[in-house]
Amino acid sequence: MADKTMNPPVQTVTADDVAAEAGVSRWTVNRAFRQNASISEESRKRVTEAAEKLGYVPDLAASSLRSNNSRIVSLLIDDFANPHKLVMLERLTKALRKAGWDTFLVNMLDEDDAPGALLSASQRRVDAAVVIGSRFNEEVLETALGAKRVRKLVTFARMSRNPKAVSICCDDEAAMREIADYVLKKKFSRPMFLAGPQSDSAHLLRKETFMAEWERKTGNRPEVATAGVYDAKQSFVTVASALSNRPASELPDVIVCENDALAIGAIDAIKHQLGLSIPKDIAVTGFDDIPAADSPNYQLTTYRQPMSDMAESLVAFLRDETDGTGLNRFEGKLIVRKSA
Amino acid sequence: MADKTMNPPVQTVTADDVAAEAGVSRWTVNRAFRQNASISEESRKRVTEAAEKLGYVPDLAASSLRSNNSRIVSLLIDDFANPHKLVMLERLTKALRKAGWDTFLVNMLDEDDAPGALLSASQRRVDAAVVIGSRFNEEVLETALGAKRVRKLVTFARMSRNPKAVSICCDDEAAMREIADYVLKKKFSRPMFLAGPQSDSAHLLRKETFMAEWERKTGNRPEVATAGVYDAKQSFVTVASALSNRPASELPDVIVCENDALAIGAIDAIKHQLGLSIPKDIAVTGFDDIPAADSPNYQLTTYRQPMSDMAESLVAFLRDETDGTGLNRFEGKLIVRKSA
DNA sequence: ACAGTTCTTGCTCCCGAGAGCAAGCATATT
DNA sequence: AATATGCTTGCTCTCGGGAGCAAGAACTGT
Repeated sequence: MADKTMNPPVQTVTADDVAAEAGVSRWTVNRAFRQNASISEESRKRVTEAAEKLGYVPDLAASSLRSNNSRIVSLLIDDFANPHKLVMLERLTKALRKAGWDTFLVNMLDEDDAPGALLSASQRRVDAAVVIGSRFNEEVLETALGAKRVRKLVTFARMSRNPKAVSICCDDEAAMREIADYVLKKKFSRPMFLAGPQSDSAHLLRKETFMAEWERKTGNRPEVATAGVYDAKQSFVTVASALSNRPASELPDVIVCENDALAIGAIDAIKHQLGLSIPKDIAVTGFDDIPAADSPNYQLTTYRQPMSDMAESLVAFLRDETDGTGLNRFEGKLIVRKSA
Repeated sequence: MADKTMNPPVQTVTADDVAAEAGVSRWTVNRAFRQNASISEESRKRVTEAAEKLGYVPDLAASSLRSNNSRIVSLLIDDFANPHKLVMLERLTKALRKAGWDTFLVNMLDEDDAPGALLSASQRRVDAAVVIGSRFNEEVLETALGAKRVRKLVTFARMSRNPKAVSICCDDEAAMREIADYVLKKKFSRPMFLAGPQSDSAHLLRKETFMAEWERKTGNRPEVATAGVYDAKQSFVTVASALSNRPASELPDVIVCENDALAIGAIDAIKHQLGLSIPKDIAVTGFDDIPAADSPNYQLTTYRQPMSDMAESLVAFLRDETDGTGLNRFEGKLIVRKSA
């Protein structure tokens, strides 16, 4: 029995072994495992069989060293409180794996170590760094680009104004206008916008769009409340303290939330803290369509982004099938449930 | 402006450049970036400054090629519906990064491609494959071990009977007994156990423990319901169909769930489908203490595993500071809320 | 049958670091 | 002063596969 305290011996089957077994040269073996390599069907078959027999697989670390191409993507996340992240991780890892990329998950929650996390990405020569965060500011993006070995920088499900980054996201402005129109159509008249952390200018987009659209159509500027984190608990506190002790006549009749995590906390606060009912007293809308949005407890009217299409676009961008322009105009879908 | 459709030029600063700048040999430069390397303080300082000036960082792909040690861990997940996974990912990536490991996130949801996913891990020579799944069966584990380049196999937050795998988890039996005792102490007498997928024998542990403990103390064997997936929606359906149209006298007075994801669905079903109240008509317990368990909507009595300690143990195991025995006896904590 | 073309195959050199040895040098010992 | 000891430093060879070239094999057309 191997002693677990030592690094167990690792497979030493190398292309040379397979070459000997198959009676060809090492380079033919390598070629058999490469797409578009110049090799005859017969050789490939011989090599494949020998490889199978010996249990050989090419070493990707060695490959990426010479070919300068790691087939690794780093996903940078700074927010683990939002269940929507799990959905994105699932879609992205699936699409990437299918296309032959492996995925690093990089935790950027610890703000102090953001440079360290980026550094490690850079040391691995990842083909792309994909930011799936909420609080990332343009400064962090600059740092990421400063890591010279990161070839492509992508912000996923989020718009960046950085000209060097490619944004893959839905058209937030169109989406928010659709929500505003829906709320108007349902005859709500006293909306409150519940925003997330305001640290990043790019993230003000949803808020500003809603505010502008509402003002354009009604002449009034909605009230705004701000939660410091994209987190249901934080949102609960924010909404509870904003609306407690307020006469019913001054309460909003709908709360438009920047995303579902905030909306869920808002619903909890309205129901359990204020003792009001949804949507009769106060309606709520979200953004993302997380799994809990469909729960009978929440029945959240929200906006669903075309996650799988977006993941496919990332793959296309990695494959250089697109230069990345126009990937920030995906069209999502308003999901109407009972909350508004 | 670089054309984004081409792989942008990548940093070419190598140890040789730094060596020239600092006036030392390449090997001294490499040593400056290695722990425990034989190098004088002065040399290290000179090298560090030169490296900073040129923007040099060591290439980990090259390093792992020769040193046979990747500093990469693969996390294998086959269940993205459970928010608890997000918590684990956060803890694990944080602890691993701090200790110098990067983390692959491998999506094993697609059962057909499990071998493919494992293969990729093997091609990267990961230092360990960490299984954080629910439906992984012993067969998958064997395949993982068959990938000869995977050095260590760990099942995290879950017990495996495979002698070659190391399990880092809390003492499920003790935990389940504690829950059983609590339920008994609260004078519940007609429990139902809500189990997840039964495909994996190792996962029957929680159920069997509860059943055995209850039978030992009361002489009765509780009713069991089974959800095919660890998913609130699935659980909702299971509970709704199991308890609808049942006379009140035959309803359970408490549902003990294998985890929180199931418990949340059970609560939704009890409240919204059966129109009963919690805990008065039916109480509910969970396992994991996911964020939503603390929501005012659920107020779930559950069991919290010492996630951070467990993550630290994984690091210790990777560092060969422990051989992995005894890491399957972590002690968690019963979190009492209003649901039971 | 022969020159020209295309496809396969093998080869040399290379990617960027690390293991391990030997030489260089400073300090400690007698 | 002479030898022993230990720390630094540089060097050769190596990890496992890839780029790109050149030689050989196979096929084409006349």
